[in-house]
Amino acid sequence: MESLPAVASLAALAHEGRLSVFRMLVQAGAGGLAAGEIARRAGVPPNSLSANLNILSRAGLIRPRREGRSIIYTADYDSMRGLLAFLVEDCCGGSPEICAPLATVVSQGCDAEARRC
Amino acid sequence: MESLPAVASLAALAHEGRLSVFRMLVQAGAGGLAAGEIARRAGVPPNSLSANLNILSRAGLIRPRREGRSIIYTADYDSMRGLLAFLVEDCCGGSPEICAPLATVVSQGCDAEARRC
DNA sequence: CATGTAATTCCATTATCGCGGAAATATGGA
DNA sequence: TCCATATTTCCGCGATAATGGAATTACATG
Repeated sequence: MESLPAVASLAALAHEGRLSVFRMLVQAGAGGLAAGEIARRAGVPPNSLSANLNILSRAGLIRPRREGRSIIYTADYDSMRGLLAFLVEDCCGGSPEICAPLATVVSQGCDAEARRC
Repeated sequence: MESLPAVASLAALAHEGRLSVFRMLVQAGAGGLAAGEIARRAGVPPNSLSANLNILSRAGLIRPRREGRSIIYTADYDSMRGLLAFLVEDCCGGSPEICAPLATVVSQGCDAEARRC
């Protein structure tokens, strides 16, 4: 039993293969990627990938949609935001100085890569 | 073997008891908490807690220091920042719109609780 | 040095996870 | 309907994680 949804999300991401799949989908954006394409890029057998996609799905981090005979997976950005919010939720209580750096982390994560947000 | 440090951090946090200990330490700030005090608050036997503190330490999320006969654990904010930065690293590539909400998440995480940062 | 407290390490048991072969389900096209 | 493609489900094996009792190390005090 998983009482905290955050724990399920963290557990889903605490796996090298799943983490790289999730990052792949985050980069892919709203268009998403078909399971087969993910398997090809990741170089893993389709059944193992399927199990891991299922774990990410049940954690709410990604969403499947059928399109023809493919199943397209997309990152669920709301869920990702929720997880990040949960992680920073308590930081200000003990040490307010962490919040400012966290804000810069978010902007640096975008600016440093010369991306437009 | 754990090639990505982020995976070790995520695995360390993907456990209800460890996650609550980490959040406790994040709230506690630079002063930290003694292992015994953590065990008391969490209501877990000291040996189980010790194992979990060790996992969090090896992931770099917390740091121990001896003080008299107690061992005081503190959250490692740099490591936490690193993990969050890693998680948001790719988000702008596929969907730039996620970055703005992330910034608000960080500020909401502070403002909503009427905290001062 | 003896004692009590704080915390860890050792160890065995049980539970869960990760993996991949083989079979099954779903879809689209000839 | 028959076939090929896409993906999932089923199943078993080996590895890893979680747990807590008991013993051990570290420190402070008298």
